[in-house]
Amino acid sequence: MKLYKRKNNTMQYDFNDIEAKWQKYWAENQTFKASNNSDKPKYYVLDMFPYPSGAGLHVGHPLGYIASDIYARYKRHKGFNVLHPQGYDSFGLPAEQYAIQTGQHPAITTETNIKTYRRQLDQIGFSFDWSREVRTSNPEYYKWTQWIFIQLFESYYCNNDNKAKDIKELTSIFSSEGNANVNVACDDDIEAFSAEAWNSFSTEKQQEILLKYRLTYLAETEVNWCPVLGTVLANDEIVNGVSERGGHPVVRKKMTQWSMRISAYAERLLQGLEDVDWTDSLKETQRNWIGKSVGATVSFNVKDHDEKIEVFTTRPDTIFGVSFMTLAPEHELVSKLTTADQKEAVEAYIEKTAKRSERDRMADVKTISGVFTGAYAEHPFTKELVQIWIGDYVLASYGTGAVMAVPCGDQRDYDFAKHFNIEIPNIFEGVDISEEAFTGKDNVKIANSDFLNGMNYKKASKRAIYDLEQLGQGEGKTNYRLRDAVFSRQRYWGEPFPVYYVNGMPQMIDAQHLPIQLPEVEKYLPTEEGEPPLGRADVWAWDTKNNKVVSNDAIDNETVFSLELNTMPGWAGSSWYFFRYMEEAANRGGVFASEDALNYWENVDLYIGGAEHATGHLLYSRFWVKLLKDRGFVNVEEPFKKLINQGMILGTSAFVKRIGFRVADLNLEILKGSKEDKDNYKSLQERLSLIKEIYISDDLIKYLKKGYNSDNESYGDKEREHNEKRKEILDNFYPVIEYEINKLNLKGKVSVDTSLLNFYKTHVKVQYVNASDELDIESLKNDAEFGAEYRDAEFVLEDGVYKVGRDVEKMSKSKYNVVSPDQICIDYGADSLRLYEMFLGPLEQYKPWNTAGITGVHNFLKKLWKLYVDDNGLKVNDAEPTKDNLKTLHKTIKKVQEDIENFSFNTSVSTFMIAVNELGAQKCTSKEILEPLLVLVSPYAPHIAEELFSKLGNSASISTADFPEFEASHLVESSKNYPISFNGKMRFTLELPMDLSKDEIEKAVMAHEKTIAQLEGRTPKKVIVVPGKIVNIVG
RNA sequence: GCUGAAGUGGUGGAAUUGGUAGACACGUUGGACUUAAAAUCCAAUGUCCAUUAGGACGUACGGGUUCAAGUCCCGUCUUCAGUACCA
Repeated sequence: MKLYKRKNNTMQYDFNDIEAKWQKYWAENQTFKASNNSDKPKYYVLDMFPYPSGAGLHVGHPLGYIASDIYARYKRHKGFNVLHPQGYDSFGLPAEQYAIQTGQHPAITTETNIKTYRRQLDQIGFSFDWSREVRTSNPEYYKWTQWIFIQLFESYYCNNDNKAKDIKELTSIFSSEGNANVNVACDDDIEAFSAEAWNSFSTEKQQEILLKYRLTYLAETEVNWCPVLGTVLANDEIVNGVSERGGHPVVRKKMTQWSMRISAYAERLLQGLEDVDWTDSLKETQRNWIGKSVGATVSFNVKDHDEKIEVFTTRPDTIFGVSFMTLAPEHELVSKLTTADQKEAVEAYIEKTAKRSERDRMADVKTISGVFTGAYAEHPFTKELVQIWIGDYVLASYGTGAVMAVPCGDQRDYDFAKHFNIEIPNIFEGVDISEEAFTGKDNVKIANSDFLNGMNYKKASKRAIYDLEQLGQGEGKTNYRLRDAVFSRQRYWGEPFPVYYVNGMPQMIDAQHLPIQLPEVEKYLPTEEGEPPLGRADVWAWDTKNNKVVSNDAIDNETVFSLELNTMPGWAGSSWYFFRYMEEAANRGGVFASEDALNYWENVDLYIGGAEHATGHLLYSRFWVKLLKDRGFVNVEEPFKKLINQGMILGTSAFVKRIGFRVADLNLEILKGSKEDKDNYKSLQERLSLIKEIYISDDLIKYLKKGYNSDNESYGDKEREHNEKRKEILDNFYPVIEYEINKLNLKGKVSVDTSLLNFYKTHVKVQYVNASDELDIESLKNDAEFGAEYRDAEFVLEDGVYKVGRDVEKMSKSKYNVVSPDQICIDYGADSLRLYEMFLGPLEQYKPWNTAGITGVHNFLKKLWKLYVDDNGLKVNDAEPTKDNLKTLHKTIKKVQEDIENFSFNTSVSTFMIAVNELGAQKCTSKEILEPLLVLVSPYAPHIAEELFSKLGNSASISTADFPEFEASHLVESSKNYPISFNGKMRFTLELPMDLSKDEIEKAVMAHEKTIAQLEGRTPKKVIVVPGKIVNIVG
């Protein structure tokens, strides 16, 4: 029976009620709806939109959203028209995998998941303009993704003007002058044709040629095929040779696929990085990914063959150092050049390397291998013959798949030459190459190189290229590592291509007939013939007469044709969504965003999201924006002006440690026995170690891991204590083991050797562990999912509690360390969650989630509340603020403003705490102070700020209030508490008026009794006085 | 290997241009209030020595510059992230 029931006092800080009230108010009043017409300056704050997964939000997700929300709210207070939208990247693999397992349509699971996300986002109080929500899986949205795809198809890239243009311009050039003089981005295998030839080609032939020029094209390419996922993956979707999602193996496979000619934009993507305000590390990652290298192509004639070997080199200055050539084993000339003598060896080598996966090749860089082909190439200048080798250190996928080996200047060539005893000519003046290659290019002169002798790198390179050009055997060239991006996915849950096929040639469906909607299929798996899931659709053909999707039965290849079976990758919809938000939902029908909207919002001013998108989303978006700009649809060159990567919040996993014991006596005998005996022993041991679960509290484990020998010299009190504790613990569970052994009737045959204890770690759900790492054993045993495993277990406690082991890992369902924001919002409120996530530390940093400190920020909010309200109601009045009140307020204004502008949100929270502590101590009740304080707090803790703001008599939302103006005059001090140092060590402080001159300060300090005591009669050599800062006495 | 970031109490972290290292908070300890608990409030809390006064040490490690270094310079170590035979 409760003796005392707390009075339901409206003067309490009842955060649940307050937060629900204001969330409702914001929604009903559309408080955060952005306008496309405003006199205010615009500001666009964007979060990377989430993929709505089935697991819902965990506390790591909102970190970036809270930061961007604080910034958006701050900008509103500062008089900006703020666009702060949110939406869902709702196409993707997990929903489809779930569909495969359950048969549930991905659209349904996605819808359910979005509902959960929305509820969770709403309860945190974000100031999103939900009226502009987008979902990439919505046909009204992907209509425009398809439309952009068509624009890419209808474009080529002109290298002269450095921009994409309408493909029609190219065809008109072809029909008037052929392709001899065009300087455009295209495939490598282009054949020259004249205008007459072009005009005489069949339509199919023309289309086939044009595919080699279009910015999205269909081509047979070597792709990364993931058999488990049943789809191809882009380079950025592969991490360490396995798929990013799921970690499945990936193999190389030739397939006809849509590709994006992003390589055409390599230089502009690189240059554009100069104009954006991103972190250096992110820019560096993109630069590496683009991988620009400047050099030359050189073509080597082959002895007794018409073939030439093309190589790319960044060091044309070292051309006289070439002593052999190496081709990738996959190089197309290998089979043609190999002599009969070497045929067997070469084929064996190719077979061997083909077996090695890409991953093995990457992992094993040390082993040098290769085979001589028997063929010779001719040096372009000396005409000397050099051997042609093949070796797997040369990659088929980079450059031309062949290198001119300069062993004196390249370590790999050097190692190869040493290994196979190939000559290593030295072409560097005064450099010793007996131990290793000289890979630098600065401060060295070229020698033994005919006309290049005595030149430095820069000069020699230029000259070598010039002479190669004279010979017609080379030219200057810039190479990029950036590959064209594969755009087809063999999946169901993605955007369908607006493409049908006539005589094997892809045709675009006219934009007016979009969207081409995803068809229904009975299963979400590939077909038996290995076609993508869309191959299962019955209604998936294009009727060119009626311009609609019709049944496959109608395909006659006259007017009805088959549609593309692949779908677009996850990054298609996310590459342009930031433009869609610019347009109000009501006006989105006829355009992806109207010209007015695009011109008004321009680009994203602040973008916050995870660093894992550095080479995927952030590169592809930039590419599409440049294309849209070139084709005149948008006016910006870069989508994201400023970008911040928030760090990840990691989970603190909890482990219980189980003891396993080995059977010692049996061990020795059995190990001498037959294989069968050994197997029996093994299974017996496994059984034994499982007969009884014994879990040891974490701090006790150290006693079990080691015992001390009392005969040892170093044996002392510490060791004795350790051993006693050890015995105590062992005694605790030893009888249990004995009992189990008895039960198995093994007594006498086995004994348990405690020196052979093993410990097994098992994750337990973090919700059963409190802040002091103590496990709630009862709840664990009653867990619906895993309780049974622990029901009969023994728990060895210390001081009455079981302590778990802890480890910081990525938050994930499989590690049972996921913490949902829901419970925190219920227990402490959204404002506490928001403040706490910011209080954890700098935004960019990775940090483990630990709720231990949340009471700190929650107490702060309660203190804040009490500053305005006590048991008798509102206590704020019109009292004249004191000097101290004003000082506290204005130093807070200054600091908070600086912090927000520097994205240093953690320090603002401390600043608020200090302000509230000070104002509390000052017993401040002045509205003149307390009202502006609420505006400062409101971006961080908007609900409590709204509630108190309305209590102060305001009828409008606090989000419409102006940010308080900082006035420096309130911070002017009349005196300073000077730290007085002796030889740099602070000994005492001394309060002195601010307006004293240097000399007066020195005089005052030297006269002070503590100074005299410190000096003990010595005369100082020097006295440093920095007015307003410090005094240092030397000597 | 290369590139980038970081290393500060028991913990998260603060320290703006070199100028009182450890703000703010958590935790811990002690106290007040209470029959009791919760809540709240107050005090102490880098380490070591000292009864006190006070002193020594202290920002990964070793040097250096300076009146003064967590901050600048040189070298080393460790951790994390990215990248990897890129010719």
